[in-house]
Amino acid sequence: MVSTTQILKDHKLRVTPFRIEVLELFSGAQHALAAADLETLLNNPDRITLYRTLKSFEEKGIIHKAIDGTNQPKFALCEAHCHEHNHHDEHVHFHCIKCENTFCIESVFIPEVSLPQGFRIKQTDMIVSGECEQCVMKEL
Amino acid sequence: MVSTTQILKDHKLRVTPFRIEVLELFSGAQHALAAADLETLLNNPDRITLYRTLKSFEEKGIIHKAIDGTNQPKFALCEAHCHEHNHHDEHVHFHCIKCENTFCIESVFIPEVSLPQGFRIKQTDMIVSGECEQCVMKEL
DNA sequence: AAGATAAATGAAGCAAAATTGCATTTTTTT
DNA sequence: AAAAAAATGCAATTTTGCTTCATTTATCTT
Repeated sequence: MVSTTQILKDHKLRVTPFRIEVLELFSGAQHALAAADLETLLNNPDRITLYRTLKSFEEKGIIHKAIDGTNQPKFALCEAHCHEHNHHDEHVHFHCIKCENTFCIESVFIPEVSLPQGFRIKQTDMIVSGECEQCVMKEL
Repeated sequence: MVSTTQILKDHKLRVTPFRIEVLELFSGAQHALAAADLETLLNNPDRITLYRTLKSFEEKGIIHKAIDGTNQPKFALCEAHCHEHNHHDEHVHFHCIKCENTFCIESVFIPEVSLPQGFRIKQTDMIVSGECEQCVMKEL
């Protein structure tokens, strides 16, 4: 298992206590985290530092943004083979309308689509929303 | 051609000058509009009224939200057969990273995906991003 | 192991975006 | 034309995010 410290070094980021803390939260999370979630979990850290941390993690390929239709962008750990400015997170994201959580479905790839001529495609995102397993269970 | 007034009536909304104005902007738009776009186009209307108008239009099935990865949700006219709480906008949205505009690609349907067991799927969104035709042209 | 340097942090202040409650105005219905 | 219901506009507040700058910290070099 790769240590948090090693992950930071591998992505050419300085190892600071704050970054370690943030990264460990991501490692332990079962779902994608919004900036607001992290603020709570970290007990009201300096918000600007948090934003900057998220930004550099994203740029270096440690986390990726999971769009989910809410106005709050969520973040989750990248898969192993992401690098600086070269993400490979071509999986579907699931957004639960009950618990509001967003999950990476790494086993399901986003299908290709062909658009009318003229468009230059760079990236495709897919968000499936509905109810997650836990929430469906609770209803029964 | 259906008049703006008629569209409002059909969706059980009272006909007010403000709503007519907003709806006509949507009819004339070539791409999805963010709340901020509308504020400009309407020359700084009361922002709250605008938000409420968008909300009721969406609820009644006149417009739909086009997620595009920016934090600003965009809105566009629904296709003809949308009704209250019963949208049918299963098309792909395209977000141009140059001009920042978001387009409904009504000719391209979102492919179905199957998720691991346990999820209850309600809706699927697909956002393709890259450069739109106009922006690609400009570069040549 | 200590100092140099480059990067990260935290504080203060600001700007924009969104929400709430309430009083007023307008639309629709009778 | 009046009554009822809905929509609007204002004020105040909250949340979110950005910029600048001084200080602190991690890393690299010797």
